[in-house]
Amino acid sequence: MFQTEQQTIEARIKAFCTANGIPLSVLEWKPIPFSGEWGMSTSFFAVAAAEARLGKKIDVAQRAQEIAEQVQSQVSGVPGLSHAEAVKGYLNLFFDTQEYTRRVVETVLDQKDRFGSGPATGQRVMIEFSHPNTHKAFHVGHLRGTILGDAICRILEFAGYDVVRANYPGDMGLHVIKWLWGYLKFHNGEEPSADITKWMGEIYAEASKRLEEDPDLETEVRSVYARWDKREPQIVALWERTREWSLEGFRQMYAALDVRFDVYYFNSQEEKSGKEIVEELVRRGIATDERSQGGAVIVKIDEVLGLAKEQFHTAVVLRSDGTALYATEDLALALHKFSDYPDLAKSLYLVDVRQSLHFTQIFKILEIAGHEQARKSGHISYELVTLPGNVVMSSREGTVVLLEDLLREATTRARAEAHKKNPSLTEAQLESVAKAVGLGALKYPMLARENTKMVTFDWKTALDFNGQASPYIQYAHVRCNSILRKAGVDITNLPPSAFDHSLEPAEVELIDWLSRFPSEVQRAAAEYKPLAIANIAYNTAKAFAGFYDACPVVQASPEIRAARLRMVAAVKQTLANSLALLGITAPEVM
RNA sequence: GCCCCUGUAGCUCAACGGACAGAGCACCUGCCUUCUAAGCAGUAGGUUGUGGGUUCGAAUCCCGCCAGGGGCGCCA
Repeated sequence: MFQTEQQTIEARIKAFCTANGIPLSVLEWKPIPFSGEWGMSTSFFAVAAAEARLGKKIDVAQRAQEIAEQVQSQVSGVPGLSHAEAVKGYLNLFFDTQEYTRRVVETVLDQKDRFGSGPATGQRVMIEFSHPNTHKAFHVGHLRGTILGDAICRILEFAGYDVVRANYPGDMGLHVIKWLWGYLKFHNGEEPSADITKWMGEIYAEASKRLEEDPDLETEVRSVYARWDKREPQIVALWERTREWSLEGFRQMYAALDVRFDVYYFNSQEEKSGKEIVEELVRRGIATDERSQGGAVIVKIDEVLGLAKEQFHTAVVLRSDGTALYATEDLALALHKFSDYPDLAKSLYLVDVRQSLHFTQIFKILEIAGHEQARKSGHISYELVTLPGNVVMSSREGTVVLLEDLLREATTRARAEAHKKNPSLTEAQLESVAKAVGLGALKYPMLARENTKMVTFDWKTALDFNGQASPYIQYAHVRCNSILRKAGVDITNLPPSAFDHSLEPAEVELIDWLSRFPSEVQRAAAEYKPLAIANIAYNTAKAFAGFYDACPVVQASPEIRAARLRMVAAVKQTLANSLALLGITAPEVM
């Protein structure tokens, strides 16, 4: 926001250093740690260290301070800056408070829901995420990938990318065969209940349990697989019908979560071309067909690459009985995506960390085979959601917290809380607040965490609406709205404010967080890291809470009131924008 | 045996190689005739697992070690 001033200053500093033989290379600017007012700062440690390396006998810290002091005199009188100071080797340039505040607030109010967005990059990126398995339950473990993927898409779009949201349900595999067997044997003819996914999941869990109790039943399951492999019409029809049940359940779930997809791929549809790729790999000597010796079709990647140390290990790309497995289908899908979208700059897969090796193998095999698309493909991994005691959620073992249950619990809880806190809410308002707050409370903990860190799910934390959580941020947004409503003025009719009252520290800190939002969006996009947004959203809300407490708005004197109203409107907008990037609704009341 | 991730306050987690390592929860003390207390202010809590190295400067980068988790030819 002070690019022009920054350039002026850089030019002056560089000129000074050149004239005085100081070997300055690059200047890096960073925000000054908050100290009641703010600005940007740079340091001279690197220059001083460079001098020391040239043979001068100097104390680096001392010399840095010396340079900072000399440079300080060069930067006075730049419009927009109030003063400069040299301290501990840093040169701190303080912005003219009024001017800076005005620029930040007016920028936000001018750009509205685009504040923080980046210019169009012209690049198209595909993110594949969620990939639920049909015929299975959808539990909290799946929620992280879904929520994370959705947020990453929102962030990338906002940052200027053209995003393709892809889903890849696992609609065929051993789990489906097992389900079909269980259905035919124990539930034949039954129709799904209202909670489709839950009902499907129960049948799957039952089938797993029966198989465990009586392993002899495996032969029956295998025969179902054989019937599928022969495409026996009866089995295919049953599969199609039950698969559709699951997909309908998923559609309902995604609607409830406010997550959407642009394109669906299904592993059942990649089977054929996957097998063709494998055949080609065998023909070209990349894959080894060990089926004649009772083995599978494999790619000894390390050997093919001539690596002495094992790194990529060996990948199985086709079962010994010739049926496809996920690796077979993933080889095909990776290419399929590029034939659908030839201009993809990147094709990313958001899949949990246990699949890391799998994806490095897939991409490496395609690369060996000469498919350049592989270089544009990548895996974004994230850690699992576990239950207390490090218990991994498993549909098979029934150690799951179902999404349906969690959603219901969270909204019920949020509704009760909202009614208690604000009895004046109408039924319709209660309904939407419950949805916004309940859903936000679920999403935020999944996003406010490093992707590589495990999330331990427990009900107490999940339903705790206080502190660093989504409701706190939503509440800040509501309070902004409340002030604007109470003031009874249309903010768009207020002229830009001069902000020439002496700003309170709380106001300065608040403005500071607003100004950082655009760069955090870029960082979050570059690192696929919604955490950056979750953090700044919280920090902005926290700064606002401090402001709310320290700075009256509605009852302030006319000039201050007008200025603060615009500030509050800017905060409200920024909070709404950041929550939107997390896929969380910003309510007007709660 | 090979590879990946994690280790920061009692607990859960933050911290683009920079200034004094910060929040929340829990605990304790205050604050609702004032814009919604889902809030605010304050107290307390640290050898950033450990030993080296690089650097003017390391929680952050490199190497070793310890601890926990995960992945390594026909599950997805």
